Amino acid sequence: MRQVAERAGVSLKTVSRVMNHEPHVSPATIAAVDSAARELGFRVNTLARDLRSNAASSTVGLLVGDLANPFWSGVARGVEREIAARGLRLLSASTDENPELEWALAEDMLDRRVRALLVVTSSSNHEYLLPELQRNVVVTFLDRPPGDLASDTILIDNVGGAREAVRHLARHGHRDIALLGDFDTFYTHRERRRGFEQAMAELDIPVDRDLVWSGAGGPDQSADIVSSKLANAKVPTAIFALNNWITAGAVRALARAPESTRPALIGFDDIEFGDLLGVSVVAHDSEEMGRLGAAAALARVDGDSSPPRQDLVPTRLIARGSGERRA
Amino acid sequence: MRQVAERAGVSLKTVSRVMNHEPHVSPATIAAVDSAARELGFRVNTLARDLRSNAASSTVGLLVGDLANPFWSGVARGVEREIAARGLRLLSASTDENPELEWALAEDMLDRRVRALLVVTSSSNHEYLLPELQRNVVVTFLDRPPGDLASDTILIDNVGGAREAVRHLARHGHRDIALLGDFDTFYTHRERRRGFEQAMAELDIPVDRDLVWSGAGGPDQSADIVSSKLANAKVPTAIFALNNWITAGAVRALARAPESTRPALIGFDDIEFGDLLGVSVVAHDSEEMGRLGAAAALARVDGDSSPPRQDLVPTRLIARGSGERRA
DNA sequence: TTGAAAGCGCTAACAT
DNA sequence: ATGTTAGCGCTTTCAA
Repeated sequence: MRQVAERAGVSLKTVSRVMNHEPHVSPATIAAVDSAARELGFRVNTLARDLRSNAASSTVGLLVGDLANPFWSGVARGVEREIAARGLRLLSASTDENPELEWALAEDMLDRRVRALLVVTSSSNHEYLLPELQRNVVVTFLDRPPGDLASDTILIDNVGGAREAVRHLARHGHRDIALLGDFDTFYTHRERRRGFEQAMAELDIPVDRDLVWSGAGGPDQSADIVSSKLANAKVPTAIFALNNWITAGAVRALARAPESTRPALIGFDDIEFGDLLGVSVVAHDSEEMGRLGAAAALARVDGDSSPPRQDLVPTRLIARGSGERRA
Repeated sequence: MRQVAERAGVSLKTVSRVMNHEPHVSPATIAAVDSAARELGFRVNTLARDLRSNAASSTVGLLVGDLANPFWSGVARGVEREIAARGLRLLSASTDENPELEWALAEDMLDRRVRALLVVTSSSNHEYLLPELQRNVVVTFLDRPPGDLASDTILIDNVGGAREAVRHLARHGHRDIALLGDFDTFYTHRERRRGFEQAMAELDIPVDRDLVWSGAGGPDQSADIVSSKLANAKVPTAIFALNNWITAGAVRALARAPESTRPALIGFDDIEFGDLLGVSVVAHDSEEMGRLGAAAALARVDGDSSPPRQDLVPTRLIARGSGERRA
């Protein structure tokens, strides 16, 4: 910039003004500075700019389990969309669902002075964030609440979505509804199960312990469980699968079962080719989660100091056939 | 940092040494500085550090069409993996396949002094990069070559993958093979078509113009084309679909066709639930593309000044049934 | 082993 | 409309 100033015969500050399109610069000066800049191939240094003006970088940090997972990359895209208009860029990293890595990455992002940090946490310990929060560093949690501190959080409407699924099945005559899930390690899983139980209670259907199928950690386990349960005495007329992987396994197992004995199926999370496969699901928009999270965070950056909020991303039931079979 | 120095009763530089784990600092001093830092909740400022030490930030930029697309988010993940070990973070943005937005975002990333810029370009004009390249700014192209300049490029083995698909079909007795694609606007599309034609020539099968089906811009158009063509006189015994969206549409259309007249199908790009749907594909690893791109870029950062290279991400044919039907 | 001075590239605050 | 001065938080260089 110093070189541009010399070449254009003006002061450093004037070049700065031109680069930032500040008012009160004569057109002639602008032209002179611009051409000098072009000749020298000048490029502002955002690092220096951010350091001087804000002592904060013009980036927003995002920590997810795995950026390659379409759900999380959807969230990333939503964040990107929301922050782009303010000239902020997305700095993202994958935690591998590892609490220690998450911690290290969060520290790194804070060192980088991100304007806001959005976290899909895999940890139950966020003490290290307390000093930062005291200094009004903006931290927003996505998909899972921090548990041990109060901070803005954006969650899927897990309970509501699960209730809707069960009520939908009940409307189609089902009472013997199996809950197909993993073990209750994850927050979202527990919530969806809670929604299932609430809906069953509202419908006055006692939850049959034999129809609570656990241990479906992935598509393969899920398929195995469904196949073996269908060979049993107690066969449900409908299955509610707690996430996309589990649903995929169930679909595979059901495809092998004879049409006549095939239970109805509704899955939480949409799955690709769900329309093609005729799978009814409780869907939700991952980009919406990113957008809401970023919007909440930017509001805090702008000085919003209301009490921490919890926003819900709505779900919507998509009927595609598998959930509308009658009992 | 100044405050830490005062509190620990040492100089600024000593604090800096401790923070960077530089040698030649007495254990006592380290302890004093560390505790002072902890008490004050001190956190290094990576912006300032990068500004002073490198005049370059410790980030790598990535520009893709849409981060929400699983293929691109896979690439992002691969880049992330490759750069993480060096303390570099990923700064990413979506271009919406819009050349002007791509340009603006590239400039922005260069302003941010990314250590390397990885680009999936949608543009045919990269003149604006020339001055940067002259200054040894590292720019690497992914998935599509820049066309108008020489720079490292990582491509899928489009030609090889398409040839493998056609040969696989021929081995199963097929000669009437339809090419199902969009119009030849995209590089990858043209290359895959080239591979198809090469293989057909090698097999001494003349390409039948009536079996070159264009205009499949998305799943719906693809499904429509397949449905209408199957109702025609000239029905192929096999279909080669040029990308995942097109394959998805074809799968949907074929599912509606009577089993007996259903052509074999191989698609380029893997699709989710491909195993479930029994769809044979030419697969490739998006993360591998990101890793290779980042590795090439980092080698340049380290001073590699050999001529620009072009690396290929290998493809592999996954047989799942649809591509193994006999003619 | 430690420190003092200078400066990375830019902008805020106050001139003029 | 333009310029001067100071300094963001850190590291480099040189000295002790």
